[in-house]
Amino acid sequence: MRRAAHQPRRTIADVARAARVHPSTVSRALNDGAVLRDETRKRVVRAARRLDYRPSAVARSLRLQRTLTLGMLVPDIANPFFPPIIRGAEDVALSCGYALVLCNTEDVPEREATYLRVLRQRQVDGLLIASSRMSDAVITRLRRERFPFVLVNRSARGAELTVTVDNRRSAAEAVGHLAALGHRRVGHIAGPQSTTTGLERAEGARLAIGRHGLAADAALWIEATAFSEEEGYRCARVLLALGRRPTAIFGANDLIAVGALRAIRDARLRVPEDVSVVGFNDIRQAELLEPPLTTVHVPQYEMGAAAARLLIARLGGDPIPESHLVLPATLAVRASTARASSAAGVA
Amino acid sequence: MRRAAHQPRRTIADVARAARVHPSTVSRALNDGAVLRDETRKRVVRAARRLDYRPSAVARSLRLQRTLTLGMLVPDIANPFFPPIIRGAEDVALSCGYALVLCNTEDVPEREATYLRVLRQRQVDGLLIASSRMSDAVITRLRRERFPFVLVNRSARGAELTVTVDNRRSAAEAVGHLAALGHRRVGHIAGPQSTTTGLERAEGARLAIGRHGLAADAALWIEATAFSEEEGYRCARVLLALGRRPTAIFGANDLIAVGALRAIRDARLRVPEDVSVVGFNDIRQAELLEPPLTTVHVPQYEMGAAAARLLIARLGGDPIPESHLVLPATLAVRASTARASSAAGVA
DNA sequence: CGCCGCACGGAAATCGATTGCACGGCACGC
DNA sequence: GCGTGCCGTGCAATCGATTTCCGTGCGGCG
Repeated sequence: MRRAAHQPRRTIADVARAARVHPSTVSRALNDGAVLRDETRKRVVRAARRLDYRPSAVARSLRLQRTLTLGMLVPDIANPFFPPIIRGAEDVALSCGYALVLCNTEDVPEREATYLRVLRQRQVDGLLIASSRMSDAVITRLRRERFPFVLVNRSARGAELTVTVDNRRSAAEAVGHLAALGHRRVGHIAGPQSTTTGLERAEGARLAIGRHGLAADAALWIEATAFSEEEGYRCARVLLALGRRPTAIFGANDLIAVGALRAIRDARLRVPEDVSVVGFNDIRQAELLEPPLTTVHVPQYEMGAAAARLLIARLGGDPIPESHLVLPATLAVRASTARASSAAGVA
Repeated sequence: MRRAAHQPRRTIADVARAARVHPSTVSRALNDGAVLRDETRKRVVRAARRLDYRPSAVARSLRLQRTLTLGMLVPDIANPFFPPIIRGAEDVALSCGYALVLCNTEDVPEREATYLRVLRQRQVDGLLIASSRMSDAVITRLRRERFPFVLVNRSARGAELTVTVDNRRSAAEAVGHLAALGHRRVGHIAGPQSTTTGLERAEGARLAIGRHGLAADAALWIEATAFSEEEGYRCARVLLALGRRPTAIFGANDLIAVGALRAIRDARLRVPEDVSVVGFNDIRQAELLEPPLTTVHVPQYEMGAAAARLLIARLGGDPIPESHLVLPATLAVRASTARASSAAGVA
């Protein structure tokens, strides 16, 4: 069946005909710096422009065995943490001549698998993986098949190339900040412990709790099933309902912290007077919340950009050694944290 | 130069060899329902599975002259209005076997042009355009070349396929809501009048102002240079600095409204007691603001999904007639609007 | 018993670009 | 004056799949 041609696409043969040369000459004139009479090249270039010739990326991909396309797996584009990361990756990709195919995995294994299949079938040259839950098995398989990929904001046993922040350290710093403000009972709404970020931040928090001699009450630790506002809200309500409620809450990410903020407000308590709140990631909205959220600033854009750069370098062929980039993250202290009032902390 | 093969990709020839048939037979067995002995098909399928054969989408695209890929142009993925639209489009695309290439144009003409070139070079089958500023000239050109595309949340003279909401009507409804609450001086922070959404919403607002006999003071109308929070903040400050300031502000979108919210707070005024605020779009965060924002609810996910469906139908070959889908948008009344206090309105 | 048609599957063209190889011509050196 | 080498370009193979066109063999029907 003949498909309706929306546009009478020009092929290299058309240009060749117009310039009265062989197709191969057209290719050479337009691509490499092969030896070519200047006049010939000029003629070809003119013909190409006149015909509005755009070489077919598909045909070229087939021949060159590379598509100049990167795949990017993200759990959820609607989570404000990711757009800046994506933008960073996109900008770098574009400037290097790569296109980016974005995929929302929703952290659902089947969707991940589907997308992985689709992307590899489409022969993307490499993968940026920000999907936090993707199992180590999948990662290991990619590794085994020597498929180029970079992990963003997560790590995994099998990964050679990662771009992250020091979650442990920053989480400890966040809790340390609360301790310095005099808080003794600090609640932690941990992220899913199936994710490296959730895990590491919880470890950091625990570490700091020990180091500063804070209350080690197990009831102060609760694991969210997702990095979402809803979960933050739910978990915060549990913490607030405790006989001796925490005077501060450290959420594993900003969305969780925002949920906590709402829960606190709904409990007719004030932030930060009654309960201080700290988040993680510093999404754009964090600063604009009421009150502005104290949180760990993560250089999101730079993270995406760095990951893309790393991946593209890897694709360049230079055998990159293991490379685990750890970007600096620093605590941004805002108005959602304050000195612990002695009145708080009792039921 | 031979590139390092990350994976020993299986080709149709490998499968053919393994199944002891001709490559064409493999293709038939795996694709169409051509007449094939059941036993042969079984043998091929088994061989394919055993070899983990995945047909090259690149080769197939070349032959079929279609890539099963859609391009999507969005001004800014970090604007929370767009992610749900993208998700809608992505879900539909995926379920129809299409991939989606996402591009942030930043509403910058050069970037749009660049992406347009890249996308067409890559032979995407069609385009979803949510980039609000793209000039009519570009649109017309696409139309002339019969390149399939659908406009999302915007219109243009040359466009056959669009998915929008009735901006005029909804804007009028928003202002009508304020009038019903007794507001006489309603300020409008209009979006860029170079965009159809900005234009239509301003028209709707003006219409309602006339219809309800509200103050037609030109000073109450101000045009933002972008649909951003910063611009909303800046413009709101101008409005609040007026001798007789408005008792209500209608922002052309939620980000502008959020900026206004901040400006009002910074001016030591209260929302909604001193100034009511209405937005447009109902981004997810609108409901969670303090106070929750009254705004026009736009079915974002459905908008993206509908656009993708429309585009894919168009690609299906059925000659779709002009089709301008207008999705229903309704005012979501929340706590950022209240009756006008008689005290307000004077300097 | 012979012919027709159909089911099956192989051969080869095709999609559009890249690239190693070869060839014609010209310049230069011996 | 002829061989050598290089420059510029054409030729043809190639990438991996799809699809049209045939050839073969078998069965049914007249």
